Amino acid sequence: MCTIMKSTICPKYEAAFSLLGKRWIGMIIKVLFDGSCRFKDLNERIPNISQKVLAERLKELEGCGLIQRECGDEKPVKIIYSLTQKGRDLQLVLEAVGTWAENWMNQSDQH
Amino acid sequence: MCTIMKSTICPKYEAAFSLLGKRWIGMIIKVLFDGSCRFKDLNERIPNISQKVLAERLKELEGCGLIQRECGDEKPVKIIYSLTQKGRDLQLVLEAVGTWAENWMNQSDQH
DNA sequence: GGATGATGCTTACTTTTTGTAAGTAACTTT
DNA sequence: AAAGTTACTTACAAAAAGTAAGCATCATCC
Repeated sequence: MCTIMKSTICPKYEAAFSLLGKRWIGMIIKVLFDGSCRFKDLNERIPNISQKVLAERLKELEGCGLIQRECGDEKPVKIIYSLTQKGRDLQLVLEAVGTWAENWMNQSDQH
Repeated sequence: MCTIMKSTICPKYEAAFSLLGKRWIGMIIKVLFDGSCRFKDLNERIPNISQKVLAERLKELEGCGLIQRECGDEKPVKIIYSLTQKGRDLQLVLEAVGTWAENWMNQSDQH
């Protein structure tokens, strides 16, 4: 019943979970997967996220190369956030979470 | 370049990310995937987690049906934590994270 | 048989992270 | 010229996490 293995968690796994396991990160990536967009779009599409934390997370994600921030040189500056290849490569993760959520998350679980 | 969609994130996705996106949750599930084990084993295998937060997370995970806590009636009480079906169903998620981590996480990313 | 150790936590207190609300700077629309 | 939009930042409060010690229940050691 109790399978004993003395090994500690793999460092790459650990690094991945430390990043992906941060509050809001999953949702930000999911929204960007559905289409590149602007700060205010992210802010609207992710319920309850604060602008402060959204700004922080976007910087973190940009810093570790998951998303990119581009501002065209139009008159009212328009900043677009989009996934990089590293971010797009999370597709299988997002799909797997989606499937699991469909199967196991019902309204009674929300707290 | 900017694909506009006005929809907000799906509630089930949101609920899933709120849970799975909590600090340490991914790692706890990963360790339990490698084998059911005891409190102190989890504590040893997950670097830097505090006993306080580990205890909290285990209660949360039990509360939402991802893991189960069993104590046999042997003399020195031995408590074993293991995944439920709901928890085991996260296999694809864990595998996808593992693959992504292998491809994209190198030592320089750890901070 | 009292001392020491293991296990599975809890408690009190500090530090870090989040949240809230308001503010700001640049530019547009009315 | 006033009011609005976008993309943030800032100051302050609340919540979560970290730290270290404590505790109850057994078990073993001298």
